[in-house]
Amino acid sequence: MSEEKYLQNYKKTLFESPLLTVDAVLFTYHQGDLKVLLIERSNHPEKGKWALPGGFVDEKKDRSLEDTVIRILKQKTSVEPPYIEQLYTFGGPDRDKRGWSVTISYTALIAHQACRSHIETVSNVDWMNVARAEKMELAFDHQQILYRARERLRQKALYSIVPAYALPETFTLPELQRVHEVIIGKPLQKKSFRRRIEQANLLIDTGEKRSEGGRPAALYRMREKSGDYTFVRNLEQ
Amino acid sequence: MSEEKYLQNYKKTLFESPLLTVDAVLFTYHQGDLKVLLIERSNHPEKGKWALPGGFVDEKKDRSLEDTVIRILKQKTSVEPPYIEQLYTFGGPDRDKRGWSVTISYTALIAHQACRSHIETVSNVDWMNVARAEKMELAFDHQQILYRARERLRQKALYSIVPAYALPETFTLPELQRVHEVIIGKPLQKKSFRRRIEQANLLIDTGEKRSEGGRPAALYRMREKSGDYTFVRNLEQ
DNA sequence: TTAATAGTGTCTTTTAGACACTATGGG
DNA sequence: CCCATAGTGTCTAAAAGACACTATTAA
Repeated sequence: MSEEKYLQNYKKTLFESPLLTVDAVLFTYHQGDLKVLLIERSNHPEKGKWALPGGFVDEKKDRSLEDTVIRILKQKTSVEPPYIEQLYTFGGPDRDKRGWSVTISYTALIAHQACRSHIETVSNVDWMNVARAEKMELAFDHQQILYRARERLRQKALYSIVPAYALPETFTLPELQRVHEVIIGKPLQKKSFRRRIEQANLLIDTGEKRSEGGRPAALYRMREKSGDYTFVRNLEQ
Repeated sequence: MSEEKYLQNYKKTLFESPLLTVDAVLFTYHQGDLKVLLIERSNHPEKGKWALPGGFVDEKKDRSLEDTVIRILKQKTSVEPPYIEQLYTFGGPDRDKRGWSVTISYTALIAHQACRSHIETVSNVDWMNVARAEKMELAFDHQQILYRARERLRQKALYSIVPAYALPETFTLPELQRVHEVIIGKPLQKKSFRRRIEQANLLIDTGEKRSEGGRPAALYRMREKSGDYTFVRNLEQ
């Protein structure tokens, strides 16, 4: 049989296949806390429980899995987050009551203000303190997904400046350090933190300053691709 | 409607869903080269091309995606590799001619001798030099998957001793260093390499020695969980 | 001037790089 | 004894930790 003939006769639906979803762990930083976006489920299964934003691949619209997660997050927040990274794919017979299922999970970061107004208008979507969310009973295995995203973000905070994507486009170094400290869970040496960022030339000084009751701090913006940079040495663990 | 009623009425096959597969990039080290396990496809689609070992989730047998990849690799090699790690999930409308598809890919490592005899008996399964495989036209997007696995392994070689799983259970430090050098693609400082492994106490001295034309080298085995250990500082990049 | 926060100088510590040295076995 | 390979000593270099110091603003 030729390949053409094979493909003509091939019917995907003939084979039983796990249920496939895409979920996102969207973090932000606001008022000293790391927060995660949760949705209160209005449909079965797991109706009424809080869950990570997620959904199905739309074979018509989506050209990639990243398209899917971006589409889902835009639905919930009205904006596209500046940082998205695939986290892990979870699969098993029991994680969803509908049967053997697989979810491709993503970690994303966004500035709180970028989607605040939109989220405030919707009742079943909300930012929740990560510490609190981790203790809650979330839908499906979303607690496990959140935990893994949290751990990965903690690692990234030790060897990259990816956490900067949880801040607005311009930010000060003390602000960025605070985000890292919240994620890592312990204070960092100011000098070490600043030295490595300066040496790697990851930020652009906007020339502006912002005052918070003391000496005004310089406002920076990320240089292109700075999220990809990894320091060769971790901060103290 | 109650959740029970919802679940009774739910039919997975009613919704179009991407084709789901699991693929493995199984590396080994043999005679100075990094090798990857490839299969010559005997069925459509992509019949006749070389591909990574892969297959479908078996909803009856598999309790997790890792079960799936282990089952697939056991079919091809007769043994279960000592190191398996999820790599990345690829998805899109064009990567498989049968339609929108998703593959969850894994990286695995095994000693060459552990499955040599079995592989030699099968005609369409073979170890191939990674450098050569990367230049070949593989089935589906397997070239891209291989490339990504190769990159991840290179990174791991800089901050872990994961490459040790490509060697037999006992090995010498010069052997391990050679594996790292092949993966990284450049020579390493003997002293630096040994010092960090000793300091982190990752290996157990078996007391045995092995001679290769000069002073005999001590034989080590990995300590439990040594594959999870990450050095805080990378080797030179 | 003081309080508060931003930012720097500089010494110490840690860990990798470089490379020469010693050690151990086989012919 | 010589060759080959294994393994060590030790100085240098790079980058983080510690912490005190200076700088800049508002009240």
